[in-house]
Amino acid sequence: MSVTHSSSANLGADDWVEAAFDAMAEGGIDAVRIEPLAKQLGVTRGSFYWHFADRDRLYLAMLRKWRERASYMVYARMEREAEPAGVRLERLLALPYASPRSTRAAAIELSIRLWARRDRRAARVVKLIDRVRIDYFQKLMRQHGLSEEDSRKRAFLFYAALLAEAVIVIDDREKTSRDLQDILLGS
Amino acid sequence: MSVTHSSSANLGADDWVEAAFDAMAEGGIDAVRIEPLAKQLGVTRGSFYWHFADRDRLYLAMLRKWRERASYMVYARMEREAEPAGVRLERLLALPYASPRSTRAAAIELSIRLWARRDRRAARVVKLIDRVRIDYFQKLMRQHGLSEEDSRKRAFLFYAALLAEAVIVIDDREKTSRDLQDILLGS
DNA sequence: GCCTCGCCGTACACTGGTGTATGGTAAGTC
DNA sequence: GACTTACCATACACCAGTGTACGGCGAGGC
Repeated sequence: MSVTHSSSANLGADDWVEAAFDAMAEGGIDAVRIEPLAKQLGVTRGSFYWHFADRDRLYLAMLRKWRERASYMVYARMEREAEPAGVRLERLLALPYASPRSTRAAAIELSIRLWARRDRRAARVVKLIDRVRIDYFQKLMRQHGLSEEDSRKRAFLFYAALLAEAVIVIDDREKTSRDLQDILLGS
Repeated sequence: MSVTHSSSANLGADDWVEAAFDAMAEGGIDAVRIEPLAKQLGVTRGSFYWHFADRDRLYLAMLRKWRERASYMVYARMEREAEPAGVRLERLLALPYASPRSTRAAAIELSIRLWARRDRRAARVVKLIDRVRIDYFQKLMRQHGLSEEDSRKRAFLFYAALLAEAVIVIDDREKTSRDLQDILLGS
């Protein structure tokens, strides 16, 4: 795990990947263009072609990082066994998708899924992550006291609600979040 | 309402818009480029610049058409009062998002929402359509026998499930669809 | 104190897209 | 049958981005 040090004079490959995600959050995978990225990073493309063979390699690095991060976030939450499953589920529904950082993550989710429609490598990773996440939600439901059957049924819906919160533009986000808790977590 | 006649020798503006949606379904709004569209339509860009002032006008035409179509599909279903609300809701959950045509529609949904993140005009239309659809689902829930409160709560979740079915890659689509019916439409 | 090596800048050729100006053409109009 | 009109082709200047070849330069190893 190489640490990104933005204060350093020289850039690492991770800095390019992170800037690439920023660009992706705004315009999708096609907005990940080398020259604009270089301009934003304050360097020329010479730096890029040192770290990457071509643009496609940057794409692959993004995909790999997204997969690692998505998996990591799930497993990290599973490890931290302090709080009960119900609280975690509630926090997952309530917390995110309002802060600018979460907004960025939501846009990346959208972009990758759109990209996955024409890139099989991306499609493969998306499918994997979807399964990992749904399995995790299901496990939480199970720990929360629901039956095996109910957990399986609600896990997908729970995931759907998370994605929808990020996508659908609504007025009263707080209220919607409470409504979702009522239905998905109430007995 | 001008009728598109693809067999005609000359193209209309609608032909360009429809081709633009095809391109958008694959690569987002940035994939809507005039020259590739012209190539696919078998003409040169001369035709485009006859029908549209510039690329942005094509964007606006797409947005307008999407809004009309999305509204129309809702209102058309509301008019056809033959089948009960429960059946309609079930069909909405089960039917779509498997056929190639629905796959295209799903990709357009994604693309427009990603586009709406940087274009205020698109954001405005998306917000409008979201409200129209959720209101419609809520009305169906109400007709189906649910209370005003429950209808409101479940309408968003119902919409979320529809979008998620189009986005999340799963194996057993049939089973998921039945599960959703159980939770969302069951008493 | 040279020399390698990691990192970046520069310059070039190339591709693909935009917008515009202008010309051509077939079908209707009177 | 001249004349308009709707539609499309052609040619031009322009711009943004890609990839590549090569040159420069500072920091450490020895």
